[in-house]
Amino acid sequence: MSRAPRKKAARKSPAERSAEIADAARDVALEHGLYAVTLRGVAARIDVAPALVAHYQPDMHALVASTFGVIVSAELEEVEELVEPLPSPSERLAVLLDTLLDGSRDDVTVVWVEAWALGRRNEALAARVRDEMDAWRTFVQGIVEAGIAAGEFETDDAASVAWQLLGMIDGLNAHALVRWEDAGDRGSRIGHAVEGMLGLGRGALATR
Amino acid sequence: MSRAPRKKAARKSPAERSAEIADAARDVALEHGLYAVTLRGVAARIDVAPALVAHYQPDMHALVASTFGVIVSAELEEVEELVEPLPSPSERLAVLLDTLLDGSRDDVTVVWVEAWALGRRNEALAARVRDEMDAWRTFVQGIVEAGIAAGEFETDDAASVAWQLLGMIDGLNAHALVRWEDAGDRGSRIGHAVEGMLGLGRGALATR
DNA sequence: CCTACTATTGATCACACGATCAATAAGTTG
DNA sequence: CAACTTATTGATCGTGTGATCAATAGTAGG
Repeated sequence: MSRAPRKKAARKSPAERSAEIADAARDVALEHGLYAVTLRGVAARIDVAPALVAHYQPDMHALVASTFGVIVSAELEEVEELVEPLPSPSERLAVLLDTLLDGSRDDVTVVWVEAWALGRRNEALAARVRDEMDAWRTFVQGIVEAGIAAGEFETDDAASVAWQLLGMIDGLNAHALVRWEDAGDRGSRIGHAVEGMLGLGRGALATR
Repeated sequence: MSRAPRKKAARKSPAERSAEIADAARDVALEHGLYAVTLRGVAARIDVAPALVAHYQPDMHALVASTFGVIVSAELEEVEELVEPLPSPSERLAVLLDTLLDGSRDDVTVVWVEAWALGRRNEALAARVRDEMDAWRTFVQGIVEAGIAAGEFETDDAASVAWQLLGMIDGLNAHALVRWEDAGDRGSRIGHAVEGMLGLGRGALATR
């Protein structure tokens, strides 16, 4: 398949082409995973010679790393905007959990899982993964600390709780990625777990 | 490095050589990850021609899948033997969590994470991953159900709770794999989370 | 001891990867 | 309109992967 006899790509400004390549890399990663972000894969997507991608991105490891960063930081920004307007820390946390566990972000979950694996052979990516994880941790920690200040939550180590929350979320999503069979109920019972972590009463974290 | 001028491998019986190859694949996976389980990688480890490995394992995807299965099922068996003698479900659960989160099994965690990623391109592996996940779920579910029967735990869906527990464990371990910086405290607060899930009082799951 | 069997090997193929470079052609500038 | 700049390309290299196959060399059986 894919009989596409490319003639010659239109000449574009470096800024334009560079952005086009970054976008193509992001799209490829979301559709086929980070492993598909290759010289030839990205080039084929925008119908351009592989050498052109190499011209703008002399180091593929770096492109994979920045593509990961673009996807994951966009997700964080999106979730932040969704959660921040909410009045109480409890509500922010409940919506955060519901959003991240609703199963609508499997493409991003794949990127996370592949980044953990690929990071072992791509140091630039590994560094980026740590940075993005830390950004997420900071965000969640902020919610937890606000909850403590408001007297809603009870814990003595907000950072540790934030890490635990993120670990649980990522683990449940990664699992759901593989056992697609009955992946409907991920997050159904995590509310009780979080209540236990934060000293809340049973059912205190309901949203619906 | 690795100046090893191999002369000729000693002739062995098919059963012996076959087992040797399986062991080599397992060792390679534990030391360098599932991605390193290649024709040449396994062959080099036992100082044999790549073609010999191909002779015994005509399909590399299958070897990767079975290698994953060997590693993970051995881990399950090991944990089962450690936990089963304990008298109460609460203790079994507490020791299970402590054991799986003590940070001494990062090599196996790498295998899990890489299997989730690789499973997208290796259907045999994906099937094996689902099987092993189900075996783990069955095991944990057994502990939970025993706890319910003994009046120690309180939940109406043991299977779902088992999935959640495993998801949390795998997520925390995967995280610790990447942020090796301060990976000491994984599992420090998961006890409270589990207490919340199972309707236990605070501190009911302490071991030490 | 000789023959049949087969474990083992080197050579080789086809493919995909990242990378490099001289040549070309589309713009831009003087 | 000519000269220059540079975006784009095809060709090619080196490496790593799985796979195949005829040739070789141990081993067992008659």
